[in-house]
Amino acid sequence: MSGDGTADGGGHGSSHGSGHGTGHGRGPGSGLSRPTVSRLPGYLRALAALARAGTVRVSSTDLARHTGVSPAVLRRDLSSLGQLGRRGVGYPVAALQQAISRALGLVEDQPVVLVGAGHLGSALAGYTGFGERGMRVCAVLDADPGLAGQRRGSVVVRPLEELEGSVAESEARLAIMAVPAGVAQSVADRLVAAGIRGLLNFAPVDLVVPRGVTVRAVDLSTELQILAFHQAELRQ
Amino acid sequence: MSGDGTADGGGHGSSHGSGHGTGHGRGPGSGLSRPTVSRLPGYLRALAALARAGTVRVSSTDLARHTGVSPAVLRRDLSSLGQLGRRGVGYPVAALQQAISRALGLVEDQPVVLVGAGHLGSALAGYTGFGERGMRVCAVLDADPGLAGQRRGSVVVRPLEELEGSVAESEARLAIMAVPAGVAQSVADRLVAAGIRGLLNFAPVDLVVPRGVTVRAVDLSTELQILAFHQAELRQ
DNA sequence: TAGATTGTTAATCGATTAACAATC
DNA sequence: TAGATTGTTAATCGATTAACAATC
Repeated sequence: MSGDGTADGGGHGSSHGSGHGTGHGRGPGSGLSRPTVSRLPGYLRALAALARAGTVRVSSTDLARHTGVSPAVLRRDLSSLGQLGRRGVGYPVAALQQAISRALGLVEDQPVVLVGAGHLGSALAGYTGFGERGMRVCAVLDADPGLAGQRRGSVVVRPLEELEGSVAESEARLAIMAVPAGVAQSVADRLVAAGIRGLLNFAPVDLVVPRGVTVRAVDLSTELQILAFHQAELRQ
Repeated sequence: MSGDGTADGGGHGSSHGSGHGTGHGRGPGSGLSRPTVSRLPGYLRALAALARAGTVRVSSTDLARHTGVSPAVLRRDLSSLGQLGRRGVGYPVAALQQAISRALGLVEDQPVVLVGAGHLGSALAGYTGFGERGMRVCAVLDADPGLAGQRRGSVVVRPLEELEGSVAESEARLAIMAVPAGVAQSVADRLVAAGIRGLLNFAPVDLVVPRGVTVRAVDLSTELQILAFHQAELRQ
């Protein structure tokens, strides 16, 4: 699920969402609207599949089909990144991948700290999709001392006390929280104090963070409830 | 992440999103807008916390603070469910919980089929949040015969061949997919053919489903990429 | 009564859509 | 040239916001 919620503008303290874009407005720096930003990763995913298949050029109609948006939305999104296509021809796949990656600020080997080594944390630590997109889980922390020393993915679980040290030495700016709801806020506070600027939160809690810190929330129950709504609606 | 994407109206075949609301429009049945539906679960969560704390009445300003939306949005959302508050007084917590649950079509003990018993599937099977919200994982299936018979949460893993039978006997209409990208579409096809009408997809693939079936996508890489964008934007 | 708070209206804002001129 | 496809404009649509009358 995608949530969203940026503790940037208006003044409401906490962040909330499920990957969907709540609210309007543009980020301060770039000229990309929030909906556009939320769609770019999907384009990147479809482009990677095309590149693997050896496709070098793609039209907005084709790419739109692969990403579930309309061709008009796709062209508008891409044109906001610059003049990437050629009329009558289409878009070059490789150049498009590069342009989107640059627009998203994806840098090679971005370190990410993961807090929580339970089932969910373990799943996240072993998720290969991060590596393919330039992200690397550089540390896994857990409050349970019994887990310290165990492997998760390619890293070894460390005790929670080493949170600040892990953030400092890796210079990570992004963190993933797969911890129980009860400790989520305090973990978030520590992460932010240590220098983290983006949080992906799986705990069913609305985190309160200072301005300048972005929270995206993934709440599994919320997702299922929205799904249940659509399903119930169809029954009527 | 909340994704969204309903294969209802417009015509673009696949669904895409991450819990965020892409697109506009209202569901066919109720008079609830998509953004409203996506916010209701958050209200329910905040209300549950208030109820646990013994609060019986809450104002839109207070509840808004707990959910990260503006009071105006909250009042508008709630008024679309009916006249639930009293001017000068506020909203009764218990009645609000009931009204939102009813609006979301939450019924007691809604069965959900889970496909995939890896780390992520195990985390989902053990997630207690579902039970608290009237959902129950009634079956866990996995293609790996070695996992059959093992416990996940309170149910026993069954071989993938029993997918159709599991859906039929449980009469489930919702399913969660925690399977590899390569098999996601074929699993989705089988689930839909068996009668599933709502899919929560964790595989990084845009599923193509018939109209009348809702897909919500949770793509962890997408979430992190959006987070990276916000973080990079702040650096400029 | 006076203060508080909802429900709703009107205004603003932003995103999507459709259409098409520009251009390969 | 003729066909195809982008980039962009104008129109439509829907959501948010602010303000306030109704009402407890």
